[in-house]
Amino acid sequence: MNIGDVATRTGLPAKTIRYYEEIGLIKPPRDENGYRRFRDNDVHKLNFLGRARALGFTIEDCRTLMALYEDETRASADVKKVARAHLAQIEAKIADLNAMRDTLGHLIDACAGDDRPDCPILRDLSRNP
Amino acid sequence: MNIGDVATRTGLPAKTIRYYEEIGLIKPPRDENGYRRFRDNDVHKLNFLGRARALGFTIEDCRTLMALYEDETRASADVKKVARAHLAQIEAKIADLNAMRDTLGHLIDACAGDDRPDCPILRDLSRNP
DNA sequence: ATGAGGGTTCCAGTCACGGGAAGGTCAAGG
DNA sequence: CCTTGACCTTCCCGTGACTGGAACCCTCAT
Repeated sequence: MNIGDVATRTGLPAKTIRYYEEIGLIKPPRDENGYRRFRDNDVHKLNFLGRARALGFTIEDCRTLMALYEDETRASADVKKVARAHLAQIEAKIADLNAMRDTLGHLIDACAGDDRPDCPILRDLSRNP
Repeated sequence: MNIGDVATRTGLPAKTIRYYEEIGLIKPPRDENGYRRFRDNDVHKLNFLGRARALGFTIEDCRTLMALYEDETRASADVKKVARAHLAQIEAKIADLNAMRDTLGHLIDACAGDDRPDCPILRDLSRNP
């Protein structure tokens, strides 16, 4: 299978697939003409990666998770640990964003949004401390 | 005032202040020795920028907001529009993260987290479609 | 032979900085 | 007067995870 077919199948852009090869996440062999030849296993890995990335795991997490996936003797505790650390990051990010949303929401509500220059949003941004 | 004092006052790293000058957000004059000399107005602007960045506005948004702030004839509607667009981005991001958190949370709950290799997290990541 | 539609590499850019090197400036202390 | 140490300066590279584009090769159909 060539890269275009794999891109269609996995939903990943060809550029991304080449990038994943470049950083060593997959190692498809080459045909005589230099084209990458993807085996089922490569496609499987790419699906795995796409799914892990969609859950927000970093590339390095993906590397770790793939290694665990391929290690038949893994302990599920190791997987869970990676996932929990990532969940904590997500929750921290959500908390940050919630705080921003609340502040911004209040400011927007307080702003008349008309032709006049008076604006609580700018007042807040330029407040002293 | 030199950059170190400004950094202390605004809470922004000196590197960031130099960067903001480089991209034209502030234009502090220079002393004879080449040092940046910050006036109250520059410090004020930097506080504004720090606050806007803390609310997650992009640098380009900050540029727009500062321009509006300095335009006495602005319409608050223009400010509100920028803020609302940003709020929408934040909410979209929160929605994404909430979905990740939910999925990841379920998977983590389902994972025994012991010595055995069997792991619902990896099963989900490697599932077919 | 020519064109369309694959594939390949390499380089540059994204965003908002941060790290670190190499060197100029200034105030205080010996 | 000299040195020390804390400042300041510019310049360049690296970050994460790609994306866009140029320039070029391969294959097949017309």
